[in-house]
Amino acid sequence: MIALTEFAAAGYAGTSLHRIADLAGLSKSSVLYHFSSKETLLEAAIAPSIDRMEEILDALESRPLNVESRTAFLEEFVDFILQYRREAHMFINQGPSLVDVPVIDRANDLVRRLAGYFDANTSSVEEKMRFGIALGGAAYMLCTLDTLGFEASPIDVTRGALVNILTDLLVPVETSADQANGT
Amino acid sequence: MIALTEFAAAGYAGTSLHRIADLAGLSKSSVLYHFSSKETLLEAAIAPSIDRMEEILDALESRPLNVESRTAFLEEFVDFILQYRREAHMFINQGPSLVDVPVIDRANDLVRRLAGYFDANTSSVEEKMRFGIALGGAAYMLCTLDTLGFEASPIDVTRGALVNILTDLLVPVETSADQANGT
DNA sequence: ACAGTCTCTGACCGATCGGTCAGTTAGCGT
DNA sequence: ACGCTAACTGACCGATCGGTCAGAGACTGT
Repeated sequence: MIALTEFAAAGYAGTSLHRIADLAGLSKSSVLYHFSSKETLLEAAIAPSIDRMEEILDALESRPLNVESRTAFLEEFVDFILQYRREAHMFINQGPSLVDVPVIDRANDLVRRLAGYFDANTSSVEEKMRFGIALGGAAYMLCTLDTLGFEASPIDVTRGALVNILTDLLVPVETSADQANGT
Repeated sequence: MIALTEFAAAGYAGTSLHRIADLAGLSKSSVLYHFSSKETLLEAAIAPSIDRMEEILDALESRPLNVESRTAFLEEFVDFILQYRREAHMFINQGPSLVDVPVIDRANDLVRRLAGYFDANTSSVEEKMRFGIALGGAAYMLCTLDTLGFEASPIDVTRGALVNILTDLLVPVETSADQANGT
């Protein structure tokens, strides 16, 4: 969807229906014929990604708390961002400002649910922040890959690197610190 | 500045002068008396943070490439985000959409300069992405600390945790992998 | 040939946007 | 008491916003 790219790039408030119509090669009226309002357009654009995110969260919460579960979530999350990078970009940094839009409220609820899960299952402040940095950073990274200079890597290389980094951050593998801890 | 908080929360395009004036307890005309335009207001709000970021980048580029230098940059960066979290939030995820605003162009140049530095001084894709995730994630984390559930930690604890995490991500300490590499 | 439907459009609407301007108020030096 | 200036305001402006509406084409089944 063309509108989605603009919403993610220029912001929902900063994107006019006129501009969306121009980019689509249609008139504004025509856009409003297919989507009864700007809000409906937003909803159609990001609803699938929210559905998918909900699935991932459901799966996460229904799994036991172990390394395999965390790794599985992590890979699902990376694939999610790879597939829905613009949508993720949208409700990560426009979500808080678009309250009262039903579909955005759903997204915000999911973000809070994810944060709550990590809040409940971590003890130290640093551990909580690791989640924030990992998930927020991964999303930021992918959404701005095109904007920044370095890019043009095969998607599987990107995916592999992402999984590696997030695993380092979130999965208690046998790092030297953990080994010292005797974990 | 009151306007800054709104710009960061609701976006530049999504914040009207009327709303800023209301929050400030003034009339819109009065706001435009102090700042000749909305753009001037934005400039006044974020210019100091851009100046500071420029200092940090200058220092980074003038230092040799070693662990001490990288650690120093990292601490400066963390302190920067801690001090200018709303500003950082602004030009991190509104910067690309606000081109042709001079002060934002400066900020975008700095982001590109930072990305270019890491692009030039890293080899693997994963290494580049570590920078993106670390810096973007740290900025995201701090800017949304209030929005998410977990917070209310003393600032020095937050700072310490941030420095730890970014060090893990960016500074080539003696991890098991590096030891295996014989680095 | 006709009616129906789907897609699309320009003209138009009220609301709100950023910004201008004439004028009011309060404080200060003289 | 006076004039000067800084701070502030409401009324107003053109532009643009999201959204409505009557109608124009194109295509279908009959």
